[in-house]
This record gives sequence, structure tokens and C-alpha cells, in this order.
Amino acid sequence: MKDIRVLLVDDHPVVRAGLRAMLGDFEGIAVAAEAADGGAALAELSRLHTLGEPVDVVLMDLQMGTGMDGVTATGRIKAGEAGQPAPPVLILTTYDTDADILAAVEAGASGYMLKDAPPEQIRQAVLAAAAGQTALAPEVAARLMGRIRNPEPVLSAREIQLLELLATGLGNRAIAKQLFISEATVKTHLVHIYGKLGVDNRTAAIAVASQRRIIRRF
Amino acid sequence: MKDIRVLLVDDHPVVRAGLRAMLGDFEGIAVAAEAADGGAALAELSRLHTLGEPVDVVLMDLQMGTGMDGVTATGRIKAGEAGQPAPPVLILTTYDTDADILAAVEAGASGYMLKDAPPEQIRQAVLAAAAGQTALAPEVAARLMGRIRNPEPVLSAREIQLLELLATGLGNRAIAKQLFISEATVKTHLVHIYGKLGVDNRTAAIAVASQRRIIRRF
DNA sequence: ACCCGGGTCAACCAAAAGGTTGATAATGCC
DNA sequence: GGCATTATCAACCTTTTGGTTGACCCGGGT
Repeated sequence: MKDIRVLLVDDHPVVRAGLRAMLGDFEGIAVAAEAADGGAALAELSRLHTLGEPVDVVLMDLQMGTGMDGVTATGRIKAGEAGQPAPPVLILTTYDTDADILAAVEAGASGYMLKDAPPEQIRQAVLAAAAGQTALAPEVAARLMGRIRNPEPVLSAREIQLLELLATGLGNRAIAKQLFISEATVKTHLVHIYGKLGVDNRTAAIAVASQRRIIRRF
Repeated sequence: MKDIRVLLVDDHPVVRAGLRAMLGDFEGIAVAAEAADGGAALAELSRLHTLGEPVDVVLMDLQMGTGMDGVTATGRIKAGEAGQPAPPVLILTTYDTDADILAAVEAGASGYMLKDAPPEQIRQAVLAAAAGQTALAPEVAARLMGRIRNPEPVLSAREIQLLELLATGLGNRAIAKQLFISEATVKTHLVHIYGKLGVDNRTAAIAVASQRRIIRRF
């Protein structure tokens, strides 16, 4: 049986070395190439494709220090930009926030693993991905289950808009002026936001909202 | 010449494998042991110390998923809890915010490197640490230089500590309890912080501080 | 010895934010 | 037509923050 050919995509040389060593120790898995960001990954895939040596699985980090991020790259790979058929993309990242997971799945990822997973788990995930199956880390699966059972309150567009101004440090009066509404309305919105986020002051609201990636992060 | 014996401390098996492979390729450096968190690191150091095989350098991550974090572990190593003389601790982490750097240096770290550094840079840092010198990543060094040239507002360590609690959404009373100081003192610190950052409320302070990478945010 | 900056605390007042109730209006859905 | 949701505003009150002044202690440097 031929080895499963893997493309590593991660901006950290240390992590790439670790995966190379780890995967190299496994039977039936070979590291075909590496890339430091999404753009390089697309280029590598194209190159290998035209060489007639397509990769079977892409192991992709989400946050790259510089260059194209993992979600974008996944989407473009799945769109066939690096040759058809597009290989399965297995996300291997550090964080497991709802927004990250959803974005990755929407982009077409066929798995989501965490970097602190034991080697055996990563091996299983690569095999599953190569076989066309999906592979979720237990932690990730558990979180999705919890979310389905108990869906978190959804903020309205207006509330998110307010939250963004809030995060810039504006006071209620300034926010009111920005949005052409009265200060009273701002306060009403804030009360609703606090309720939905489970907090009782603006700084905590910002902390929770940015942690859940409801608003942008710096 | 005897090899430099290194202890790896990182909660990610992947990263440990990467460092093991990377350092193993270098002449004069050998990985003596590994640990998945600060507690395990202390235990390993003690064990090796009593065996008469002390390590020469500790390569330590800052944020461990679970267990004792890197700053705490560094402090306790430097306090001699794992045998005297305490080995130099080289921080190898992902983020380079003022808060992280200051905490590490205060705990007694003799270097601060970033995980996306090229292998050669990491090698140099390990050699420097083993020789009793300090080793800062160029990015970190540049930031410190910029701060020296610029007499811009320099926040004290205490003020940064406050800022971090602030960003979690705590009120003044809660912050006071956390730091074992009075609410009056918290307010005094806040006024100073506002002055230095050029703002007049807590949310704006958080916005500015995270934008200037004084504190870290998700 | 002296001064200075950092950290600590207190008292006071003004301003802002938080919490509650209640009301109006537009929207979309069953 | 009713119903729920969202957005809007007001009045009222309590709590928290912000701003100021002044004070004490400690450690480092001139």
C-alpha cells in the first residue's frame, strides 16, 4: 500500500519539524512537502499536482503570523485552485473557539484537531481524512454537542454594532451620537447585550465578545 | 566538549517533538528530558539533579493548557526548588506582549524567544543561555529598544498587571481583592494609567493597551 | 542626607454607568 | 389579526467610576 502523502502548512518551523518527525515515525504516512503560509501551500499543491504527485491530505494551521490564513487557504483549495480533485484539509490548530471551528468547517475542512492532542490521535485523524471521513478532536466534538443542546443567545446586528463602538472605548453619549440615537436607547441596548452575554458591565462584555470572536480582535 | 543538556517544557507533544528533532540535529546540544507542564518540569529537574545529571538549560513555554504555567515554574526553579544551582531558563513562546515579557524577566528568565523563530536563532539562544548570557529574540529586543528611545509613557509592572485584570472585565472592587490592595489604590493606579495612555475611561484604556501590545487579547 | 518615583491609602465630589419599569412603533411570521 | 422581535425613548434611582487632593512609606540615586 502506498504511503499517504501529507502537506504540512504551519508558520512555525518548530511545529513543522515536530509534525515531520512525528508523522515520519508512523507507518503508511509520508510528509510530501511543507509550506509556511496559505499562499505557499497553494503554490506547493499546484506544483505537486502538475508533477503528477498530488498530496492526499493537507495538515493546516489556522493562524499564520503572516500571509494567507488557514481558513482562506482551505476555501481556495476546496474551490479547486490548486488542482482537482481538491485534497481533504485537516485543520490542526491551537484554539477551539466556536467561530474558528465554524469558519473552518464552512470553508470545507474535513477535520479539526488541536495541537496538544497526543500523536496517536493525530495519526488517526490523518488516516480518517485520507479515507474521506471527517475527524473531530474529542474536545471539539464535545463543544459542538454542548452548543446544540444549549444554543447561546444571538446578538442582533444593531447590538454587535454597538459592541464594536463599545470596544473602541466610547462612552454612552458618544455612542449615541455616532448612531444618531438617544443615550437612553444605548443603555437599553447595553442591558440586552449584558443579558445575552451573561455579564454586568461594559468591559466584561468586550472581554466575552472578543473571546467568542463576536467582535474583532486586535 | 560535553553536550549542552536541555529540558523541554511544553504542553504540546507536537512542539516537543519538533524541538527534540531540531535540537538533536545541532552539534553540542542534547535533549535530556521533557515535561508537559511546570510541575512536571520541577519534578524532572529534581530527579535529574539527584541523579547527578543536571540540565544546563530549560526551554520553557509560557502558556500551558493545564498545570503550572511557565512564569510560575520559572520563578520556582530560580528559587532553587529543583536543586542548586538553578539552571538558566529560556522562554520559548508564541506571544511577545509587554505583559508576558515583563513577567518572564521578573521571574528570572534569561531569555525570551518566539516560536516562529528560525532554527538557527533558537540554537544561538540555547548556546547563549548555557553560557550564562541573556538571549532576546530580535523582535523582542527591537521593541525594548524602541521603548528606550521613546520616552513615551512607560507603564510600571504593577500598572500592566492592573490593566490585565481590567481587560477581563473585573470591577475596581474585584481587582482590589485580587491584588490584596484597597479600592482606593486601584483607582489611583487607574488614574495614572489613563494619564499615560491618554484616555479617560477603562474601556478606552483596554483598547489602546491591546493595540499597543501592552497586554494580550484573544 | 536629600529628593524622587512607585506603591499604598483616605475622603470627597461629580459624572457616568447600571438596573428597572413602562411605553411606542415597525417588522416579519403564523 | 395577533404575536414576537427589534429598535426606539423617558424617568427614576443606585452603584460604580472618574478626578482631585493630600498623605505615608520605601528604595535608589545624586
